[in-house]
Amino acid sequence: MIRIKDIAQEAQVSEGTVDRVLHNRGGVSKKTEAKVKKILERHNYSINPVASALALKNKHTIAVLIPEHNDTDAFWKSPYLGILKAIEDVKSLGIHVQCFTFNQYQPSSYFESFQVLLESQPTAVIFAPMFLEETKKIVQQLDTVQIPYIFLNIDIEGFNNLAYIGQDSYTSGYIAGKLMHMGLAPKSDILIIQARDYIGDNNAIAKRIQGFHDYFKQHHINAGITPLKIESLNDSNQTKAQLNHILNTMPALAGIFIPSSRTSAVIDCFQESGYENFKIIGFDNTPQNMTYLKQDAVSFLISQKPFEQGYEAIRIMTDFLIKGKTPNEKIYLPIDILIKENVMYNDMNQAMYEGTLTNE
Amino acid sequence: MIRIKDIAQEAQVSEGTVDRVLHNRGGVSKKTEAKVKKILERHNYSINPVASALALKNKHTIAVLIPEHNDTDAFWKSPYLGILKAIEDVKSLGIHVQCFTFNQYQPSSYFESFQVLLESQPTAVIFAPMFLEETKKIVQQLDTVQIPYIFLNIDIEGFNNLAYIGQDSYTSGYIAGKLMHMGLAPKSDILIIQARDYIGDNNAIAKRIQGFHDYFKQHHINAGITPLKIESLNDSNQTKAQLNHILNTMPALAGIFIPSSRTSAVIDCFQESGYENFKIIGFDNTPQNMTYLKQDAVSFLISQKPFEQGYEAIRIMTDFLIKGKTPNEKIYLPIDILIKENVMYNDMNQAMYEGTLTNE
DNA sequence: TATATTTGCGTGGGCGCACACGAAAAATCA
DNA sequence: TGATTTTTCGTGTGCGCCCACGCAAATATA
Repeated sequence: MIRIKDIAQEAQVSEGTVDRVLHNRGGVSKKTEAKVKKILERHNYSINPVASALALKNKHTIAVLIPEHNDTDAFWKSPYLGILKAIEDVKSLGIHVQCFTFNQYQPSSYFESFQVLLESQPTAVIFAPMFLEETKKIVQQLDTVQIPYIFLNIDIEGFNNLAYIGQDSYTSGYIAGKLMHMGLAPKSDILIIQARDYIGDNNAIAKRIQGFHDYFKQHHINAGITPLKIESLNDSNQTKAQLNHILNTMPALAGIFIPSSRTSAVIDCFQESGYENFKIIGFDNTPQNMTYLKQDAVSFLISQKPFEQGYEAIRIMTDFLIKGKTPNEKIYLPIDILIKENVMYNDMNQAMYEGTLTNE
Repeated sequence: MIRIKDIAQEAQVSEGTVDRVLHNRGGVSKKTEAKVKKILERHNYSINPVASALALKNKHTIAVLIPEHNDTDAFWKSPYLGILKAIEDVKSLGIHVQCFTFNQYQPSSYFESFQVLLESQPTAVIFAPMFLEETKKIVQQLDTVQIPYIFLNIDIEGFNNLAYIGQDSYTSGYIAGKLMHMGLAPKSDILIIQARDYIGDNNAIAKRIQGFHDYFKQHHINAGITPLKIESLNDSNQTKAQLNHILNTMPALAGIFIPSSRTSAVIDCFQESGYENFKIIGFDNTPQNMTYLKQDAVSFLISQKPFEQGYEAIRIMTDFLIKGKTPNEKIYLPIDILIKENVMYNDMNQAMYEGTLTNE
């Protein structure tokens, strides 16, 4: 492994000079800078991140802003855990991480939490851009003070974000369409259930639905696909009535597609009317969803590796800060197809990490 | 973050003494050792791995022994790439990695490569225990010189390996059974094709077949499942004849299960007789297999995250060597269900890594 | 030419830990 | 008791990089 010292010797300058050109810190004549740079390139030099981290010691702070989670709305727990794990891995690199959360149903909460975050003067930011208008303001603030930022889980276009880390929502919906069609009797009816609760300007759900429809279109499959918007998952009585009504009017109903992580909450509303005869496809590996999967109530869950999303976000930002590696703009995580039999192996990373947590 | 210096000060001893008790290096009186240990625990001290790595610098060498790969037998390329990526990540931690390969069809090659490996005096070993008898000898050598080792991809019992990293083969076969059954007409015949080539004492294939059968048994599905052993994939003429014969005698044949990574090689032999009308399920995401998947020739591939297997093996061994973290005995990676539509996102990690390789 | 200012660059200390060396203290022996 | 061995422990150097300090050379000003 080649060191600054070696470069300096070869260029006949001091280590300090090499260091200056490495960090573009100025104070070097163009001649020597060119000379050093050439040698640097020829040896394909890269700074030893360990030594660098040791010397820097807590110069970087990454701030994270994601929705809060709770037992009934568990999706964001996984990215959070992924972030926690990554923190352990990078803290010895002198990277400090601070987490902030917001209420994903309140744009104001999103914006205000961000203001608090900004006051902590972070070196870089990772966040879930849940609301469009507020995000515009936020991004402007970040751009003016030149803080780099990564979008997590929600992909919106037209900003200077370093990267997006998450899933290709359209294709995941397309795959849901394929899985739904597989083995379904011809001329079956299909219901797409969408709760109004889950809004923000999170366009992922719309993209999934689009992909779902497109699968049937592109394969010229004649299926009666009916979208159903229910008002609120919290007002389950109203929802139950709504569902019962639908079920009565659709005798050929065979498949139900629920393109949100709150799949289990929707199914809960079916308790009385029953759901055993339907093929249900949902999204995300929350504990409740996995329970339904294991009970064969749900046939497939499509997961977006939420734990890895959180973990990778921190790692990628760390690589950017320390090694100066610019990541790909779009970092798509795998589209996991979960069934009863493979779900237990799906999130080993998260499970192992949670295991170490309880041990302490 | 608390440092050795702080501990030393509080215990009224020198840093050297604290260092000695941290590493059980002896030469410390019981009194002071107890005193230091107590303070260590009270502060929940853990060594700063960065500083440690910097100071140690290349004290550890991990040796890896895996089968060689080539264009037609590509499976082991992925673990190899995963290992290469991990090398980049850990080299700055002062961990040196050396790779050795062997011919997976020759037990002697396996054993001899290992002897060369041993001569390099590694601190730890990661290998694929392909042949049982040779492995017994190898493991004995390792045990006597107290070198820790991890089994990669192949799980055999009764040894003191630190861990096994790979897939639950039985369940992956079981899942193949479920996927095969899904949407298949009742009373269809199913063929399981197994090539003799791929042997070693790799029991993974047998376990997959067992799981496959068990799915049908446990669900009381009446299917005519016929095992077919073909002699050699390299002698394709003989194989083709063999296949043609089978196809003629099985008019109700609808599904083909190929429980090895050489799925594509088997399908190649079908060229004349055709395979479009069969539902084919194979294993592993080799380039050739993925090509068939994208062409709809294969309906499902089950993948075992080979890239991650290699990557994790190095990471886990590194954690063990540097931080003293003892891993779980069995580290099962996810059982990935690949279809035409999600395969492109499946191995982003490997793709991203290969991207960085070609850039250089 | 003498003085002031800028620019370019070398030097040294420090980040936290590992480990060799040797000194002081304690224990053993003659 | 004095000499010798053993045990116990403090000190110092280095790992590779970062960065503040300050000197020398180059340039500008009087």
